[in-house]
Amino acid sequence: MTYHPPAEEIDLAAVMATLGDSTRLAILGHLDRQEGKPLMCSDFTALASKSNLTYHLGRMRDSGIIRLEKNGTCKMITIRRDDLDARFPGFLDSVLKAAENMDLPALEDESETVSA
Amino acid sequence: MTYHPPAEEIDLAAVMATLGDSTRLAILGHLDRQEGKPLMCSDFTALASKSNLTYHLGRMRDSGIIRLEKNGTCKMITIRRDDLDARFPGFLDSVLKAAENMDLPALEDESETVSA
DNA sequence: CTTCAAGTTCAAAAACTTTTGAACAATATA
DNA sequence: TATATTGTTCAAAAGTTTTTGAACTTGAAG
Repeated sequence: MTYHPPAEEIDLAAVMATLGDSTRLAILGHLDRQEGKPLMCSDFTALASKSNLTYHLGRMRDSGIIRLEKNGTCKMITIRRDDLDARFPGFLDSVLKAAENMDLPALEDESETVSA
Repeated sequence: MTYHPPAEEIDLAAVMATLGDSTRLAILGHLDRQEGKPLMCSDFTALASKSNLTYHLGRMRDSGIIRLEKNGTCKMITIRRDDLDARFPGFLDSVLKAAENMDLPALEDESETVSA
């Protein structure tokens, strides 16, 4: 679980097997909506436990959907848009568009994290 | 396994979970390439056993990817193109395009079935 | 009616995926 | 250095999907 496949090795069956899971599709949708912001694992704790997120994000990395980069004690998560668009033109956009109109496990907007 | 979901109920996570399997992606690719010809279950026996094909085709029907219609002792299989295109614009085409350039379990062209 | 070809059913086995939690490692900051 | 925060690992348990084969149904055609 520590390997980012090069763009040309990203496999469509593997990508779809990975996204055929509502937790992972929810993660993808949230990453898309927060585009630009460097998200990290703990932004997704509403969806699953920490160790389960390590697992799901690991699968998304293995299949080439996201990039995970170490940044201090956190990990930055980004969608591999350019690679996915180059390899499967139209695929990611159609998935993100459909995922918008979809009932998914909800996720808070992180901007309100105020401590008392 | 006897129900075709109406177009508006086709679910993207379910469709991707179904296509995240190389046997089913191979079936889809072959259906696409033979467009027009009424294909049947036994055109796919190179990919899996009869009872296993019943299972895979059942999943493809359940998730709304194909239509299965009884025709005598056979079953006609067609891709639900219009429904998929209406619901997830661009999705099916991007998948079919990517599936073209993909190593998949091979399948004979059925035109040479000559008996001695 | 018999027989064939096409497909289904069922239950069990095999294979895989997901979830869990407790213990651990690594970095940041007081 | 101590401590909090972030994330990882591991192994077991739970859950789900896929494969198998033998027995069955259905319709077509002799």
